Amino acid sequence: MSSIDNDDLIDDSDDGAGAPKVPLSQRAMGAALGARSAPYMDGLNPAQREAVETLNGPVLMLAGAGTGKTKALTTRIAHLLTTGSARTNEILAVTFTNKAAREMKERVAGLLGQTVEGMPWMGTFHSICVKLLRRHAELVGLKTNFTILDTDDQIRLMKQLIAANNIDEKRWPARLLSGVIDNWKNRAWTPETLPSSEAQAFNGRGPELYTQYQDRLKTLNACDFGDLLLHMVTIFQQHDDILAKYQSWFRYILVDEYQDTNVAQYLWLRLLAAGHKNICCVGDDDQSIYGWRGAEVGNILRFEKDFPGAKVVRLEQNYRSTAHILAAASGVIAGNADRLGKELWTEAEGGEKVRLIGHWDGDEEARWVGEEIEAMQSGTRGMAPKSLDDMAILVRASHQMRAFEDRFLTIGLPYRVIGGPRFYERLEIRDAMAYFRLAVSQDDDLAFERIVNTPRRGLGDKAVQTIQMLARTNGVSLVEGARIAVESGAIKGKGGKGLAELVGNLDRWFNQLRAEADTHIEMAEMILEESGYTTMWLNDKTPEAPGRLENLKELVKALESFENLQGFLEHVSLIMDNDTDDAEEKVTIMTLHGAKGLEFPAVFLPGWEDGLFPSQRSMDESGLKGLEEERRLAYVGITRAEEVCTISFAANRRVYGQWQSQLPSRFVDELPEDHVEVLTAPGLYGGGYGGMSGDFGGQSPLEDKASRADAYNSPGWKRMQAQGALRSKPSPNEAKGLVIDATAVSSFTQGDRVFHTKFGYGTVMGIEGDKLDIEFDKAGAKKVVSKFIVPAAQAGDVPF
DNA sequence: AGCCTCCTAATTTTT
DNA sequence: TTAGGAGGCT
Repeated sequence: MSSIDNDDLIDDSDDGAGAPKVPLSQRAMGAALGARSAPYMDGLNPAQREAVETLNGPVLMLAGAGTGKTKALTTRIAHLLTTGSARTNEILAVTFTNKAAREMKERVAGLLGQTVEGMPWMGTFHSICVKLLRRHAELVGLKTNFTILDTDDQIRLMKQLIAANNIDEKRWPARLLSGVIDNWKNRAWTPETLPSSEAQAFNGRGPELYTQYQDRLKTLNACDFGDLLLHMVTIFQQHDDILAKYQSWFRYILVDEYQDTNVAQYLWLRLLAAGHKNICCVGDDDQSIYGWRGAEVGNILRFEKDFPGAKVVRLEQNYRSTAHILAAASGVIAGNADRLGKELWTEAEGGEKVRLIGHWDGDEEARWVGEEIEAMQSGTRGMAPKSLDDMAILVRASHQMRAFEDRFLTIGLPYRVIGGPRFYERLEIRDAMAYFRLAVSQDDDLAFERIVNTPRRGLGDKAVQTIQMLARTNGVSLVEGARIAVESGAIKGKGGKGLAELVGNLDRWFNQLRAEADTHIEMAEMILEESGYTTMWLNDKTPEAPGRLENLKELVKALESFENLQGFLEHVSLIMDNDTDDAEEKVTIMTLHGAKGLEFPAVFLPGWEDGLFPSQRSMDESGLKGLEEERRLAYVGITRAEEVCTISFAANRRVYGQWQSQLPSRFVDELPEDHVEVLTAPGLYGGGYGGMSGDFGGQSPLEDKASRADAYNSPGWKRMQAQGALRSKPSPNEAKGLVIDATAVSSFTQGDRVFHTKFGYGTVMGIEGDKLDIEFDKAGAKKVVSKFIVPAAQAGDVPF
């Protein structure tokens, strides 16, 4: 059972792609000596080149934000292949996200000028582990066709366990248990190796529940995400022969985002690399923001100790942001101890300072950001007009998005929210998937429980309990239990009829699927139809129903790229993509976490207030470590910006319905003064609001002046005012000559045909000062400053 | 079985 | 404030 032949490793049925017909290495061997001049090396800076060319031995590539780490990583792979150091299927390249893996594949292909079909071991930790685990499943008590549970299934299982153990779910919720167990798995602790220090977890019941949970998974022939890694680590640790085989097979190992690895992933990598130690880890300790999920910054900090003699290459030249933005980011991150230390620099000159602005409350902040975005879009800010696609609002917590959504809805500014529930996490998708899972395997008890009464079949708690009892006493699956219930007439009336129909359907689907697996798309549609699931949503009058039906259609469409249902189900649990690339230009709203790895010309960072960012909870729970992670989050946020970075905070914010006065974030204080421009909001520094307290009436966020005064007396606030006071009264934009001279206003009149570089041709509908209301032929109605408008005739337009 | 009302908790979420 | 879950009522 532990014999693996190499064909096994070359095979890549999971990816639908076999080993390349002609290994790249053979083709390219001759290029080894000439690698220095290989075209794919063009444009690498010395550090990148070093990271690419140091093929053997451990390498730590410390790649700061925007320093071209993907370029270095992919070029390194191209180099490995071209020099004949490894064949495509001998390189293990691990990422965290499918997106990153895809991008890497594409770019390697691009570098080599051909598609790289044969890189079966380039993928996420999880997808690679699934592949491995399917080969060795029996070693951890699973069958090779085990299913992968998602979080929802996990929680439902835990709920059952908690109830079975007579634990008060109110005081000890399933989510908590799930978190505890996840944590243990992240640290590679099995029920057997769980240290005694954890004995008190979950009211002292944690360890036993962990054991029960794992047993339950085994009987279900299932595992959760954490198990994928954990099982492989266990297998590697207990079976030297298997480990040895993979150690020699994977001749080179590359790891992306190494700072985000948890203990299990770290052990997995260390085991695999122990032989040749040809491991190249890429990461940035300053961008470690997933500690709460088990990531250990320590892994990257310790690399040189783990791999003595490791070559450390620092990528510090930044190709993304202006010098001011980099300096601001550096200034903030300097507050962290225990860094490996990097200093980003750029050849780029000029650029705006990071802009800082305070607001009265969250609504005003949203209003201001909206106006600012419109100004940038039309070019009013004195820069070239920007597309909405080039702007992003990055928030600490998703509830902050709402204020912006509300505001943008009001002013009709198109936006796109990234995050939220993923496609495969939606209720209707999970339900449909449960039907598919049952059609493939009737042993899937969790799937059965999920859909047994969806749509309603008159099967309530009591009926389900009967089925469960029958299944347990006969030692069979729930579907079998249901069959017994039907045959014995244990469930009567409407429910009995409904159950009989369901069982009959399941059998029919199962048989038909076996007979004609290739008609899986029609089958899927049929299953949803015959089960009554589609009808259920058709009859549903709630506003979500049409969207859900739409999603179901999407799901069926997604089947097209798979050969059968089985294959689809195997992959889908690992693919949580939902890239919706709509054509319309939109502002992006997302969390800071979600923005890692992305970049935007203009970035807004609102809500920089102590308690919100850095988050109070983070600091309460993890103390200094938590604060440092928040600071790295700030660093990530600032370094997303290419040209303009705007940080803002509000003096008052509604928190859980209660108005609270907020202090500017301590990170505001940490921004280096020389690289920050304080924008004076008219309402705050001009004293506008101060004299109008009465106007707030009952609406006033703060009723008494004393507490408001407190808000203005915080260290951060004082510092703000001090900075503001250093500036002479004219607004910063005026000082820079960016304000448009109103006297220069145009000679346009209503009805004129005009041209705008971004929006194209249009007709002037109205005039307000220096702003023109223009109805653009393509872009619709826009307010644009006349400075950016030329008469259409000059641009060669043919008037109608 | 399904609706309604009360209670409680409330970050971040690559797979 | 609000959303989701649990428990009670019809």
